[in-house]
Amino acid sequence: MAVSERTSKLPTHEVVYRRIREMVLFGELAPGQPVTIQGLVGDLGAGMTPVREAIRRLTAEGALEFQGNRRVCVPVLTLSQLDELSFARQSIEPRLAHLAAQRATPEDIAHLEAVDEALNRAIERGDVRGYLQHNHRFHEDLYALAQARILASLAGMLLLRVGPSLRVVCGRFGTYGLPDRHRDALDAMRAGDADGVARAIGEDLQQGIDQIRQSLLAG
Amino acid sequence: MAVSERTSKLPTHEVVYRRIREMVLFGELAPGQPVTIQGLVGDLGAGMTPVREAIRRLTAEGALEFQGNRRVCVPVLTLSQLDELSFARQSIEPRLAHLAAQRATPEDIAHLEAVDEALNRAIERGDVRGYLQHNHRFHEDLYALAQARILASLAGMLLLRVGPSLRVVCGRFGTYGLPDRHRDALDAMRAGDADGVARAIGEDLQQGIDQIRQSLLAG
DNA sequence: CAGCGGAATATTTGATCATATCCTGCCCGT
DNA sequence: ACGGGCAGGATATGATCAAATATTCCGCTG
Repeated sequence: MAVSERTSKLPTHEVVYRRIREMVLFGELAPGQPVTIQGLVGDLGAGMTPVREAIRRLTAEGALEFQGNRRVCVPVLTLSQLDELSFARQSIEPRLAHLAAQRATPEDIAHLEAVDEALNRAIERGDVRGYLQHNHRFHEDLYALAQARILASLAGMLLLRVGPSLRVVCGRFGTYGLPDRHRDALDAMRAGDADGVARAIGEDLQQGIDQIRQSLLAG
Repeated sequence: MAVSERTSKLPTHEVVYRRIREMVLFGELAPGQPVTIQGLVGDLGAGMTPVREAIRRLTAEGALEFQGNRRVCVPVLTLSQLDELSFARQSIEPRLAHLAAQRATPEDIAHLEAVDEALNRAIERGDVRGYLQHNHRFHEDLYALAQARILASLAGMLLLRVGPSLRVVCGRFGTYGLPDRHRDALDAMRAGDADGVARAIGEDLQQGIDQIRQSLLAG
């Protein structure tokens, strides 16, 4: 019991890690919010050790941040950090998309289209959480096709760093139209146009970054 | 005692982390070598909890790798992973070098020149460990000047992933002439030529990558 | 007499450890 | 070759210690 779904053989620290990761990614933890070990121990019903390990891992990935005095919180992005993230994502993710496009089978594409479908429905429904989940899923699954574990893990870390801010943006502006470059990417993918896929993904993530930038500037 | 230098206020898990990190970086742990918690507990004289946390952190950074069945080892690079690393480093590090060049003061440059001096002496001495240490130091200190924490942390992770293999290469071929693009970088830096610095660093790390590739191909 | 500053204390949270439990892989007997 | 024990090592817990923050209380000043 506790830690709810103990999905059989997964170790506790892994379960806890994923749980907290989702909390960061989908906005259950807001930027700036302090994260205490004992709080999580209480909320997740796990022991200290697994929680500790999960936090260390997430800290290494940049999803959480050491606040000097051995306290941990969700990082707040500055404009210059956003520039760094923009540069890094533009460097890595289009390449991953390119590789993925070269390897994608029709079934893979169909799967991604299904995810994108669900994403659009979430937007229409005004379901922020669903939007974030499916958007993340889309990129994650796309990059998984590239069979480039190192680059994919880098992309995952970058996603993790934008997550909380994206959530804030959506909370502020709702899920209104991101024109959805995913469609462009999928069309290019079907056409075997890897460069086009890379370009579409680049534009897609640029939109996200720009929205966050707007939000930061508006303060 | 134990954990040797307990540099006063640093928590044990931090000390342990740095220690293991160095072991990975400078070849005390070879690629493929299994890493056991209890082994490290014995070697470093620390408790299990700090060691566990350090390992989780290093695993997240790609310095160590889960071997499925809850065993951990130093990762062995494949050719395709080396390509990923090459791409990622070429994307990130020249940019960091460029930023660093724009911000560097004469004192900063002097410091880097001193490190490069020490590096060259280590090469002449045939001191592999010293070479690796100063080379790492050079890049680390250079990137620190860029004041771009996120990009620098990415670069650090990439460095960690090449570390063990670089060590193997040096062990095999000795410290014979890497023509030292550092000199070029430093000259460009003094001249205020940020693009030149970026180019030199790009060539520098490409040389390292190529050497590892040679080594992998030679088997 | 009211408000303020600061020292001492209380409480909250993090760090570490020793220990108990559980897996995994290996070795042996059949 | 198959299956069951055995040993080594990983995981997880709770207790204990230490540190940092919040709180309280007292004496002082305006």
